[in-house]
Order: sequence, then C-alpha cells, then structure tokens
Amino acid sequence: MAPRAATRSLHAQVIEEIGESIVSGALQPGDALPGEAQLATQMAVSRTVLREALKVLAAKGLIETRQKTGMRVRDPRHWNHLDADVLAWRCAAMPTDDFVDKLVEMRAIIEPAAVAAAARRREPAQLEAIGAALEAMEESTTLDEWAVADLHFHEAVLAATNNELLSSLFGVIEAALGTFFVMSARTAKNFKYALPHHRAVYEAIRRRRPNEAAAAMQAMIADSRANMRKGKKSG
Amino acid sequence: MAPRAATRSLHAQVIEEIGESIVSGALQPGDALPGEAQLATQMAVSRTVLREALKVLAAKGLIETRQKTGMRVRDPRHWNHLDADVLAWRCAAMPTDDFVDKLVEMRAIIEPAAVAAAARRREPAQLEAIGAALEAMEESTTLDEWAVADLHFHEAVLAATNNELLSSLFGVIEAALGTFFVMSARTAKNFKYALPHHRAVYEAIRRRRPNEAAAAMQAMIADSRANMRKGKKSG
DNA sequence: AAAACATATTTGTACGACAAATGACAAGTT
DNA sequence: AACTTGTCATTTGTCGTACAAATATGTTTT
Repeated sequence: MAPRAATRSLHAQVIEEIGESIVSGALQPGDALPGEAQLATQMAVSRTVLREALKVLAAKGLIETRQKTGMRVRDPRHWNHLDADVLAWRCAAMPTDDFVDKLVEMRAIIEPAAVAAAARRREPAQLEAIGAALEAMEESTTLDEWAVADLHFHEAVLAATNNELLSSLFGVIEAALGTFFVMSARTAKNFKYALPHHRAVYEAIRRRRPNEAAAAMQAMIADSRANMRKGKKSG
Repeated sequence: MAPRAATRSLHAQVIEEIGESIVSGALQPGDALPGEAQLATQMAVSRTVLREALKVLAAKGLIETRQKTGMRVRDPRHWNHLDADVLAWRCAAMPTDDFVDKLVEMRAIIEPAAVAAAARRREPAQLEAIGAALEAMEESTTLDEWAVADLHFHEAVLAATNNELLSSLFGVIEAALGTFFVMSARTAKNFKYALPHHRAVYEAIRRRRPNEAAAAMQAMIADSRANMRKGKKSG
C-alpha cells in the first residue's frame, strides 16, 4: 500500500482519506472538522494542498465551509451519491447489505431501460460493434477472454444508447457493483451460461424492439442474480 | 450580475467560468489550456485560487493535468454528466434539442421506478408526509401554493423510496428539467389539472402497489408532456 | 434589557520559492 | 544512419508566510 500511496499526488491522498472518513461514518454529519491549520499539520501537508482537497470534497457535497464557523460534515441528503469517488468510498467501507440492494435496484432500473434505448436509437456502426463483441463472446475459450468480450459488449450497448446521461449512470453503478460480486464456482466452470441472454438482447436491438430488449435484459438480470455470490473481490 | 458575482467566492467564479467554457464547447476536447501562471493572470486571480478551481474541474472529469504537458480538456466520455454543476452548465449554454430529449428520457425511466420503489418500501411516516403534501395541493388556491405543495409532494415521494441513489438521480434530473419548462398559459389557468394523477400515485403507494404506482406516474408524465411548453424560464 | 460595538478566530486570497516530473533536444555510441 | 543516453527547460506539485474578509462571541453603551 505504501508505495502506491507515494505515487499519487498528495491532494488525492488527502481527498481520499477525509472522504472515506466521512462516507464510512467515522465523521458524523454535523461534526465540525478541525480548523484548516490544525488539520494540515495533523495530516502533514501544507494548508495549500489541504485546501485543494477540501474544495473537491465540498464540490462533492460532503462538507461545507463558512468563515469563522469552520468546516462541518454535511447531511448525507446533500452528498453527490452518484459521484464515482463517493460510491467507491462507500464500497471500500464496510457497506451494509441494504446498500448493495440499492445498487442492485438501480441496475434493475437502468439496464433494461438502456437496452431499450439502444434498440430505439442504435446506429448501424454501433450495432456492428455489439455484434462483434457478441461474436467474441461466442468464440471465447477462457474465462478471461469471456470477461473481456463481455465488457466490450456492455460498452458497445452503452454507446448505442446515444444518451451520455444514461451511460454515465450505467457506468458508475456497474463499477460499484463490480466491487461486490464475484463469479461463483459453478458459474466460473460454465462461464458461457449467459450467452443466450446476450444473444437475445442483441437480436432485440438489431430488430429495433425496445420492449423485447428490456425483457431479455430483465431475464438476464434475474438469471445472473441466482448465479452470483456475494463477497468482496480478492483483487 | 456584477453584484451577485461579487458575493460568491473567487474560486466558485473561476470554476463556473472555465466549466461553462468547456461544457458549452468553447473549449474543445483535447484543447490545451494555458499554463497555470498565464491563466491566473488572465483571469486576474492568484494561482492558489486558480488551482483550487482546477482541482474541482478535474474531479468532475472535465480536465486532466500532467506535469510538463499542462492541462487538457478531456473527452466528454469522461465527464461526470450527472454532476449537478455540469448539468447546470449544459442547461445554461444553448443546448441542443436532443439534450432536452435525453433529460426527458431519463425522467421517463426514473420517475415510474421511483414511485414503484416508494410503493414497495415506504414507511408509515413517509406515507403520511406524502398524504399531507397531497392535501395541501388539493387545498391550494393559488399557483404559488400549488407549486410549493407539488414540490413537497415530490420530495416526500423521493424520501419514501429509501434509496438515496435514486433520489439523488431524481434530484439532478428534475433540477435540470426545471430550467427548460414553464407552464403554458392554459396550464397556469388550470393549474390543478394534474391533481388526479397525484392522487392516483398516492393511492398506489398507500396500497403498496408498485406496478400501479408506476403506471400512474407514466400517465402523469404523458399528460404533462402535452401541457408543457418548451422554453427558457424567465427567472 | 437591548442595541451597538470591539475583538478574536477562522476561512479566503495572494505571493514567492523550491521540488518533482517529463517532454524535448543534444551528444555520444554502435 | 539509427539508437541510446543524458542534460536541460518547462510545467505542475508542494510549501510557508502574510494579509484580507467575514463573523461568532463577548463587551460596552444606552
């Protein structure tokens, strides 16, 4: 850990350290942080660097600063819960089960909607990209090859939605979920189990059938739920 | 404008100025920004303040900085499109029609899902809050009273989802949409036209019927589409 | 008791100096 | 000539100090 921390810039480290403390609950909402001067010496960085970090945290809605009063941890209602860092910090902290449930709920809402949007608005080149990824999945012989092709498939679908808001949301939720789920032993041995689902999604997008695409994705999610095992990823 | 700008902190102004330039397209992805020193004098602020702003913009994914190379505008694919500031800047710039369409698409995905979630997981006190807001809407006699009660209704539903990811998303999308739509003259005169829809949503949540709640919300969205006029708000 | 004022504390802003990284270029080597 | 090596200049990264602006708190005044 130590060498990795050394490579990243100081303010990045400070942002992460304070951000994690807040999101993990070590610092409670309403708590007053030490003054900038004290906090800077405490973390062994200059006030300049500390302030750069604080501004970023304020931009994420985690803290608020007022002159004379100092800094306070804001109520979670004001946090940018969809910020990639905030999500990552929540994943890093020991999250409650219901947080994972919330992520799963988001995926269940977004993914069917995304493939439906792709079915409506995909352009020829984008369909081709999805098809190419699907082909790579079919021809994959190892778990790694499959994983790479699967990632390409999802990215291609994302691009085909032609809605960067949707793909942005999709991206952060998937990244957070990826922290928690690993393939079960059964799935690892039969890693192509989801291929028919992917093909169904592809076909629905090719034929421009939004409803069918959404249904296929819902089936895929339901199936994958049964095949996933919860637990922190080793890597 | 001038007095308002004076009240906000310098870095906030710098963040907004550069952020808008990027999001509006005045600065193209890949473009190199002037060095910190030059940019600071150009904007008449200290390098300290400028850097605080740049760190925030980097956190939003708008720029990336590397030593020796300087700063570059990142590809939009890396932007935090769901960041409240980024969305606000896009709204402030002259947005293309299809951006508004994307926002509307997001709303069509989220709102039915949100009321369905509220129907599944609302707690008694939360239902009561929704009911109180609905009552206020029924008893409102002016457009202002209606607007306030309507806002409370939406906030109460949001809280009742018990999923801060969902409510966070809901919040930023609604805020962005609020920039674009104003009530049409016809709607203003008959501002209670949406009351039956609200009541239907409330009833579905009360009876814990997710599907009915989603359907009622979809009907409400479809109806409001016909009654909204596109255009920038005057305020 | 209430209002006006003074003060101390905390964040906001500015400036100057040096460290670290790194692209560019020159020199040297094969 | 092509490639490697090393120096150098430029740009961001970090630090420390000093002062300005705002504002809670306590004090004085009315």
